[in-house]
Amino acid sequence: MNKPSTFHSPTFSPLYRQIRALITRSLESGEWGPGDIIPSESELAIRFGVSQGTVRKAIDEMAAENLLVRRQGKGTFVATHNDPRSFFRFLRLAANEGELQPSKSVPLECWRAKAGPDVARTLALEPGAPIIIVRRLLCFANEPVVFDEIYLPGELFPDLTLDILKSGTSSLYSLFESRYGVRMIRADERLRAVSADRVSSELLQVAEGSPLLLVERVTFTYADKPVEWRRGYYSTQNFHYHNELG
Amino acid sequence: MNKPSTFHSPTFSPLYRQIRALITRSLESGEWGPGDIIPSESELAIRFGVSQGTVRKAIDEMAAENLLVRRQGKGTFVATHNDPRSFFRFLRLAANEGELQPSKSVPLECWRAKAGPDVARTLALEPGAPIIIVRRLLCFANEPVVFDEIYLPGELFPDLTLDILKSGTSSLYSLFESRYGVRMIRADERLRAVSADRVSSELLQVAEGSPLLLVERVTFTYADKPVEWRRGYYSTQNFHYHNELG
DNA sequence: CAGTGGTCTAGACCACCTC
DNA sequence: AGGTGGTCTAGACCACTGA
Repeated sequence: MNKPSTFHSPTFSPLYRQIRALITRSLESGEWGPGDIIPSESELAIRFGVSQGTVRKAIDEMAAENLLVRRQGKGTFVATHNDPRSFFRFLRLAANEGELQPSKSVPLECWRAKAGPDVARTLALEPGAPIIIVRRLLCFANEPVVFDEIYLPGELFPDLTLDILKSGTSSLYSLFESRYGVRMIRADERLRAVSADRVSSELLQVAEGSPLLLVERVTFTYADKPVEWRRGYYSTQNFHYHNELG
Repeated sequence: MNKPSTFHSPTFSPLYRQIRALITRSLESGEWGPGDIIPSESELAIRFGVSQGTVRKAIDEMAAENLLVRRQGKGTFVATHNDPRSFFRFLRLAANEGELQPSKSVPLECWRAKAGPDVARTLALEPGAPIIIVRRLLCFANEPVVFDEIYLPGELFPDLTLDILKSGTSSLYSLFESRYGVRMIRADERLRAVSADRVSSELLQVAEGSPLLLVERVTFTYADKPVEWRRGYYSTQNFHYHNELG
């Protein structure tokens, strides 16, 4: 383990960040999969030849970014989208009145296409590369609330079909993670207000031209690689997008 | 300083949280004002009778929540809205293309009224309590982008007038902080898409009925006390609301 | 009971800023 | 040179979990 030297170095990074990079590498390589327990802090300290406190600080950072989950008395685990507690990590939706009812994801279409310039740029693909387009509806209490159009790199999801989407019991990201080993780490969203076109208005059962919240999302996996582009049309009569500013 | 006992206690909190509470109290009481430097970690450790590491952990948490700002080699400072770096902490606005131009806040109206039931509930006031209503426009590159209607508890801003708002050189929160000692700590936002009414459409120079992003914000000061209710109408033709999901 | 993460301490040294 | 925050260590003990 390289200890920081007394000389100034433009690539200087503290020891705990080097440890963090090593742990991240083991996550990327699949040595520890989603939901798995990782070795204890003291084991990692021995393995990396540093003190437990240094390992601890690395894990602290990764837990703060939702890459790992600590559970006192049990151990440290790789974060997973299978955990129902993380369902709303990427869905900032709330009901105007009362609690949010359980949701149902209704896949509508799933087909393969070639990337146009926009999709190619957003997903860092060559123009013309194979992509998958998915359309689905999110319902709460049997009321349609979100219409999603999702663009995925074809290579990462080789056999994805509508039937597979329909058979998925939980969230999309949970399916992507367990079936294709693609883990969504963070996302960037851009929100705008738009008028409902014909398709959206019919699916969401609102008048054509009525205002919808458009949420454009780019989702990244490890190493900031974009792996999903999504346009969500939110009907915000009875629901809203909730955001906390710290 | 109460050290945690070996007995189980429902009110148990670790030492560094007690230290954090003490530091917070000094912030609330005004012992250290916005922008001030606070005593060094070792000084605080002596003052509170704990080790430097414990003070450090307390400050770590508060820095993560933007209550304090650390600057290596200089010291630890009380966060302030005067700092231009924190201008976008509560304004998640970005241009669709290119960088965001410098903004201009244009106060339009400012009058006093009595709290209706909605405002009273949101700001935790008695119905009929004195409030202040402010309307203002936010422009970027001389283009109107956001129309805000702001409700404030009258008691906290005794002499606030339109002229004072107009004379404010920087952000509203900066004015509130330096003139009235009211520091905005965190906020809750609810976003919806709505149709532009006559007033909004004229001010934002869009067609009546065109879609606008409605951002409802409740802002809190220390001890989770609500001190601002704001409805912002965002024109999202050339701009968008940007959010990062971790 | 043993093993895990969580807290607290004391001390050393590094990186950065100011005088 | 002297102060600040930032990193790293080693060791002790506490709180929680599960066998």
